[in-house]
Amino acid sequence: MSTPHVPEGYDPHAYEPFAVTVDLAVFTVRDNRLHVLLIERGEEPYKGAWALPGGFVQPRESAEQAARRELAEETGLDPVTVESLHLEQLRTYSEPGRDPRMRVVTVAYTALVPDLPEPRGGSDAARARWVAPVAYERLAFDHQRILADAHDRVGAKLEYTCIATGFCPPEFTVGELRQVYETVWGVELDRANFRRKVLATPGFVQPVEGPPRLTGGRGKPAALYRAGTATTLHPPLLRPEGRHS
Amino acid sequence: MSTPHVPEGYDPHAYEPFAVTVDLAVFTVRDNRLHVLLIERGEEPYKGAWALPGGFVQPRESAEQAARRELAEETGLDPVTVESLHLEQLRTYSEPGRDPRMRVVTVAYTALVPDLPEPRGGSDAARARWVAPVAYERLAFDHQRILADAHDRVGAKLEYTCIATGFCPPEFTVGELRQVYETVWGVELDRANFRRKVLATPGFVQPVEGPPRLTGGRGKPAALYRAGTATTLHPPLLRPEGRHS
DNA sequence: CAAATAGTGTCTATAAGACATTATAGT
DNA sequence: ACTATAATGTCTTATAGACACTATTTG
Repeated sequence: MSTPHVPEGYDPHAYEPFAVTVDLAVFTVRDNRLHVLLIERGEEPYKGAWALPGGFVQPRESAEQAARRELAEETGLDPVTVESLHLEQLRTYSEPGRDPRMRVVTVAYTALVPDLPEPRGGSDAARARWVAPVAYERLAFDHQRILADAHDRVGAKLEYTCIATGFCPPEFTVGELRQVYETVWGVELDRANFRRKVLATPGFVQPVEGPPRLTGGRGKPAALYRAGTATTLHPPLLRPEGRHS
Repeated sequence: MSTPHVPEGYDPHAYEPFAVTVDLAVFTVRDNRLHVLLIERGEEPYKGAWALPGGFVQPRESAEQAARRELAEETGLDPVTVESLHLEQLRTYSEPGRDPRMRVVTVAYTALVPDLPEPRGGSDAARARWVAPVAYERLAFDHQRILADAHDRVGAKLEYTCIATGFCPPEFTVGELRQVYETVWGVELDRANFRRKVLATPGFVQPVEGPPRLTGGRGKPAALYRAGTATTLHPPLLRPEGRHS
């Protein structure tokens, strides 16, 4: 239960307090590589090290509200966009000693964002940057672990949900959607089979109405689609390595 | 980050403190129905109401350690068994006001247990009982929601992991394993196809060595199996309703 | 005997993997 | 012309659904 074992005469202020924070693993796809938003710490501990954006949960807000607030502050995205973003609770990290100063329990969230508004450093964040995974090195606290867990979760969720469209702009091509999968999974997918699968899944994507606009760099221009209304994939779109039977 | 925005001269005790608790949704299968372990609250608020077992995270333990400790206390299972149990972090519930007394953030865990040792009420838990889901009514706090989320999660995890064996005793029949799926999902599965799928998935189950012992109530005795070493199912074992394409 | 469950086998439907072919753009 | 990508189509393979059939127990 939520509040069992409350000793008689329990005084909330008498206990060693827990601080509750949120941390965010904000992913985007850039140049066919997965990037994550990191900020440079301006204070000890880990001063000068890179860390996931985040902050304290305020007394009157939920952890998710705190995560959206911090996301807006750190990225400079407008609040309306942040409200509609796909924000998923990853898990909570509570090991004693994960913060050297005091007991801090953090609720980690994962967010997927499409384009790349270069982050404007938040009020107190010294610097904010999109960093490619190869540079995931020596993050502050246990953020290395959180980031690895977040990456795993995103990869797994691509298999049985429609979150991949969260990486794409409002209108996108099947090729762009395929590159999301290829980038996150680190594999190459068959263009034809991927296309068949996506279009055969009702509600995954829907063609942009009106004359089928085409766009593209080199090669034949591709038709544009929008994210559909479905949230899960049935049957799932499994990673190639997944099938080993 | 975990501790950003620390005001100058921050004093941990000066803030309104957060309490951090764990709550457990402990499931078992009994009489072909899913049951969950509930305890009756002995104190206000919600005195006399049923609630999920749980308790405070102590200053020097992680949330998972707290969950295992509480699980051992509430169920009377021996510590060795509790250590090896499948314990999965469900999610964290942090809405302000979910506890009327103070700000309580709870980390919810899901556990699957095989047999049914009638719970001996813990030291402070007034009463503990296995309750069938039809009786999931009016739980204390937001435990109704936590329980619903836990049920959903278990059902989803049956599709692509091997956790179903967590509901079974050390040695079990394919029929017992199938009944786990049928009970959690609330559907009937084809016996033959289920058997084929389970045995074709490497590492899901392994036959008990030695002479193929058989057991069973009425009907032909069934061969015994143990849980295998695999943790995930590739390809997954999807719910019948899942396929609607 | 009937009823119930275990276990095997078979046919079919569906979905995915492999891969060929055509179309349309840029260089 | 050459290359890159889009889009379509086809063949094969793998897996799941449906279901018949036998085997072995209890009542």
